[in-house]
Amino acid sequence: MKDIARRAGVSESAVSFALNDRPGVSDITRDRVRRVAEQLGWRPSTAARALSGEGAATVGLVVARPAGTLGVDSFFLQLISGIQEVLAERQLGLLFQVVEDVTAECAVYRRWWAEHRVDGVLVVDPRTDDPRPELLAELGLPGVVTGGVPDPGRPQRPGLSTVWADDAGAMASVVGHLHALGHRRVVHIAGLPGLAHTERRVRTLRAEAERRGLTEVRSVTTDYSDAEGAAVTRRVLGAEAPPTALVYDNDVMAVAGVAAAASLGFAVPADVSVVAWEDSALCRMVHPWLTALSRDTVSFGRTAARELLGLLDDGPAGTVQVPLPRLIERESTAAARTP
Amino acid sequence: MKDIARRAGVSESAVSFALNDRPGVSDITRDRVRRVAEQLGWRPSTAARALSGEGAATVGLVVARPAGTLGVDSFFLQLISGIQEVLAERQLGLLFQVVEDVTAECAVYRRWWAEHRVDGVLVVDPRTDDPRPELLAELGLPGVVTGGVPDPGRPQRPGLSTVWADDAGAMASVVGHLHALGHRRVVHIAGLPGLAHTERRVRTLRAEAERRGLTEVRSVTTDYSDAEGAAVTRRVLGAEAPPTALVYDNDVMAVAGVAAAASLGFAVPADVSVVAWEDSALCRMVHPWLTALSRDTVSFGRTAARELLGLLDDGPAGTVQVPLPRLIERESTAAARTP
DNA sequence: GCAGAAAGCTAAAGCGCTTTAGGCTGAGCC
DNA sequence: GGCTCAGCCTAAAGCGCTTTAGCTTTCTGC
Repeated sequence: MKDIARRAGVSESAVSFALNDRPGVSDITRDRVRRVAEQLGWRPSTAARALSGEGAATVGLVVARPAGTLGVDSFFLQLISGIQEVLAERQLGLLFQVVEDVTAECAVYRRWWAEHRVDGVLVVDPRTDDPRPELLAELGLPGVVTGGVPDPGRPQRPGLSTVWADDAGAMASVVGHLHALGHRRVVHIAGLPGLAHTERRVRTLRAEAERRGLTEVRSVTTDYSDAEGAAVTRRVLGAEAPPTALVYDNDVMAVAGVAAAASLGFAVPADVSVVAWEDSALCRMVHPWLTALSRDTVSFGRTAARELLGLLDDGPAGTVQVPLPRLIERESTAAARTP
Repeated sequence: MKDIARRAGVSESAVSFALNDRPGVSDITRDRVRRVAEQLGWRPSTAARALSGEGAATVGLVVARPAGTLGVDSFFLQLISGIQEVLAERQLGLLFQVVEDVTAECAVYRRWWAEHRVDGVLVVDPRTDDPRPELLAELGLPGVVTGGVPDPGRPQRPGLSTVWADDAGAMASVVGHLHALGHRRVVHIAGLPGLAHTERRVRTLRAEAERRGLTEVRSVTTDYSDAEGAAVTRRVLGAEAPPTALVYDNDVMAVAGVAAAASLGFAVPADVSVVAWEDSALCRMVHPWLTALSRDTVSFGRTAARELLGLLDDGPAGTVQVPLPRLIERESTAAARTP
């Protein structure tokens, strides 16, 4: 900047004003400064900017999942793609970290904030009894919780937005679909038990079942892995009165489940119907093609990022809902076999 | 730091010396300062550190893949997991960005370096005629190219290390396996044409085929997607004298290929053998289980990160090779049907 | 014609840290 | 005793930017 100032024949402050579109310099000077800056290939040093109170121009994302569980579904990379798209518009960086558990995640937030590394964070995989919103509030670190369930009991925290999908509505549509096909015995192979949306799906399933008078409907939680998906499938299909429909909380388990079912002699959908929560290429790679709940994860990421940007601009914290996932009916669901 | 200095009754410089393990303070003072710092929950501001010439304590990773192609395989998240593990030891951050193409990637490197945002970068997906090593050298930005092929013709660039896997050796082992099973007509469904390892696999395949006198062996490039994998599979199996073995450059295409083959009435492995390059849960989710080349991607990431750390410590640039992928023989390869 | 406002600019401080030059003290040596 | 020298410490500059206060010049309105 000193160079620019010298070459343009003005003071450093004038350069700063000119390049940041702040009043205090004439248009002529502004143009001149801009040209010189361009010519010199100048770029502001984020460090210096951050130091003089401008923020770090970076948002953080930390993912807490046990090591093995990460790579299996395409959810995160899709989400990140969406986030990036929005951040790129403002040349904001994304600081990314993978940790083992929520405790470590909290430590990372603390550190990042203390080190002035980020201006805000995106919180994923909200949990029941989640310590993170509390922590962010305490620190004063702006954040967007994505995928959570807004709690009408709790007042909106300032600086903490929520982006959520209506898992309850989606589950209702799945149950509706299966019920209409005549299924009465349904098992829901859910994801990690601590996650808020797992909880919500489980609760909704139970409520919907009761509403319809279905007594043989239940959920089993897993770690989202293909291994557990297959294991649980074998277990429930091996029982006395096996379910006629299975709802899996992700695509990977659904695919593994279909294979497991086949190995026990259960044909899909003739003997058992299968629904995958989360659509992906996988669902069209197996036979039969899987009926799946499809949502636009990339745009989910975009929405979350946009919400965070709003917060960083001192906008109000809010709660935004993304579109209800659509149930794509393919070949893996059919009328229940009449006993 | 000012607070610490005051409370410990020393100057700010003494605090700096004490906390950075630099000589110039007595052990007693050092301890006292440390205790005060701890008590105050002090953390150095990365911005200030960076500004006074210490580097940004951050490394960059940019992935250039067309939007859709990203989420399909688990490669990147695994790689990132490994990278993180090593970076975490030193509390280095990972700045992550997804872009459309290599041109955009280069722009990001330029910007990051100009803005002093990163101390070094990890370059993935090396290409034939790759502009990136040149750019890094020009900028003086330390980097590690992962997955490349070391070019003995070119001298080692200072500040640019290479971590590579022996794709040629792996391809040789695949061809050996198939040849031993009596396969004479093989099609290799490769990945993106511009990538260095694609090129290398294609060339090695041809060389190995020639060496063994196989004339009906060839490669077809794709975009790694399940869709193209299936399409190519249908095309080659529909030809006059269809191949008896297919080698896929990733797991996703292999799985899609098996499904496509089945839909044409080809049984695996009775009519056609299948090998997947890259093992994953997917390969054990389909029937038959896929014979696959397995490598430890997480440790690949670790190695790359470690190499970059070495570079940041002013260590010498080097070329390190990771272990040869192992061929895991499962159910999808068998003796070629004798015509 | 003159007070006062507005515009355009500069000087200087400050962000939180590192680092260099230098000051003071006491020990060791002739 | 006076010398040096090491050890411990401080003062101050500097990293690259923003921002506030203040200064000069020109414009405006009566």
